[in-house]
Amino acid sequence: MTSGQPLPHSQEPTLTIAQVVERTGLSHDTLRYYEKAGLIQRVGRTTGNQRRYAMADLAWLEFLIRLRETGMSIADMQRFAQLRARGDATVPDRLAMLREHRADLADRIHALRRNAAALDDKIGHYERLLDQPGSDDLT
Amino acid sequence: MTSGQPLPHSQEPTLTIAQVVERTGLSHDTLRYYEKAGLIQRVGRTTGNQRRYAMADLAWLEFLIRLRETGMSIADMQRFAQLRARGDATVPDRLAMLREHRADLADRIHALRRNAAALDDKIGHYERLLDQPGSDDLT
DNA sequence: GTAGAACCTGGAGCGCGCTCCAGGTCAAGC
DNA sequence: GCTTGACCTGGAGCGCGCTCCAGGTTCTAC
Repeated sequence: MTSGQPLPHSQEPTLTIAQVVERTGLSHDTLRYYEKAGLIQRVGRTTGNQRRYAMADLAWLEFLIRLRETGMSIADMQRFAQLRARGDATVPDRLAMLREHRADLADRIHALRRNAAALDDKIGHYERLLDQPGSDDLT
Repeated sequence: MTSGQPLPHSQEPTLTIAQVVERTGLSHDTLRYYEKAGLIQRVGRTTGNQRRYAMADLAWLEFLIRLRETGMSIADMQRFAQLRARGDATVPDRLAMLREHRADLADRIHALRRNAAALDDKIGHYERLLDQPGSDDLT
């Protein structure tokens, strides 16, 4: 993590699409869709035009998965990926996006916890109904 | 809340669809869709066939909204609504559904919190990049 | 009585995030 | 060399949860 210069044409190991499917849980189609959508920059190819993913591609995919799992839309991921492709100058914008997303996420987690508490109440209500039946509940 | 016998033809106040829209945040179309889908039993009508929602309908809608906000699918809500329509005998089944949903919810909340922590790490990474620039990051 | 807003119905359409398909090319083992 | 499976592309299709539309009826205010 000191130089940061990406090694050009390094002999770093690469992965076939099947291996990336296995490691990420994304499907072949989703991987191709993400590439077509610009979420991931065009991935390296063999002379026969088959994809070979670098470890950096894998790391980026895993980050995308995290964004998706926390509810970021494809459109926003596209925006983030475009910023990233433009290089270091966009770090402040990317940071701002992540902070906003993080704040949204905090809100959603809080809402879920409130709803979870209300569900617990409802469950308690049903449990009481089972203990003392015959009250003909319609709730 | 002692008898539980639903009052037939009571003079309980009712709400127009516009009032329910206002109170629930659901749209006219969503309310009609939920009724058509069987999520809510056919709601009372005026002689002119316009809907009049009872307060119990409102309470049930609010519960449905909670289920939806916690990620329950329409199909599962349909199952729950059908159980409810079959009366007290299905209380154990409804309780089981709610408990399962609650457990799923707990899992999802935990996953979100883990992802939130990872996002915080990423944000910290970007903040450090901004403090000591020039490292040509592509992450 | 009349205007205009609110409401009704069945059914088509939409945005999202994939998923599937057809028809072909490429690569690895025998 | 041949087979077989993995991979390629562009584009159509799908499931979900609504949302919109057309064309008609009802309600409310004046």
